[in-house]
Amino acid sequence: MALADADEGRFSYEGLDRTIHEKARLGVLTSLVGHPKGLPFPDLKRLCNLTDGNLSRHLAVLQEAGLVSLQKGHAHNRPQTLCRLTPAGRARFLEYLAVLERVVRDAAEAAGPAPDLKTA
Amino acid sequence: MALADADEGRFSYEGLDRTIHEKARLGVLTSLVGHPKGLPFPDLKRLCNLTDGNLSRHLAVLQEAGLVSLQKGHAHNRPQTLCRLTPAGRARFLEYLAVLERVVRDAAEAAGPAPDLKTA
DNA sequence: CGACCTACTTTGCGATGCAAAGCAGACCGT
DNA sequence: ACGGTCTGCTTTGCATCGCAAAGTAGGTCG
Repeated sequence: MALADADEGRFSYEGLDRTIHEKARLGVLTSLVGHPKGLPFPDLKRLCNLTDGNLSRHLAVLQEAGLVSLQKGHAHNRPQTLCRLTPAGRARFLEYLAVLERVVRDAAEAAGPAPDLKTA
Repeated sequence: MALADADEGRFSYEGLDRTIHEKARLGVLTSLVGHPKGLPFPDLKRLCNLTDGNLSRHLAVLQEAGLVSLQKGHAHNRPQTLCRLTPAGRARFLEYLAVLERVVRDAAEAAGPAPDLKTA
């Protein structure tokens, strides 16, 4: 079997949006998808183990891409930025996840056919 | 519940090795993990929808990282580079996959508990 | 009222992905 | 036998991007 036409681009994974497909941003989005009410900057920072500068930069990128909304306000006499996933952001993240799931399944099945499924 | 200590770094995903966590390389590795005997350059190129230059560069990176081995020879009077996953490469790819799986599961369960499981 | 703390933003640089151009050998027509 | 074209791969150049270090603003505490 010498590489069928149908296999062209079989593993190109075009759906892996660069904006999302990034260690730090992936963590941020995963954090946010579980918190519909949003998360404050410092919490996000701790959850993702990011430095201030780093998180700031990534949030800016995500905001420009329309994936998250940043609501800058004050709470307890301190500046507080509340980060949430936008509806579009949620949608795009879920699409991305679907692709990621395909990657995992592709790889798992290629690595060892029926690995956890007691092969019998 | 104001962010327990245990949640520190919960979503940092340190295991997402930059060398592997890359659209193109991810495709290459997934292709290779299913072909223990290796794949020739042109096949890989088509499978991953990559340009020559691109694939060349990524393979060089993967080789330097010790994840793949490149066997340059000739077949049918043509140069032919055969690419395979090294044992170490396979191991590291599988580790990476485990983390990726955690990402998917984390996100899926955060996004909507039991999404495809007809919720009851 | 001055030293430190939290909450961010900005700057600078090194690394990297990507595409266009380059190179070498094989095949093909005449 | 030789000019052109094709395949197979490498190199170069640039524009982007992640990351860390430094910077800013305002609040709190001694």
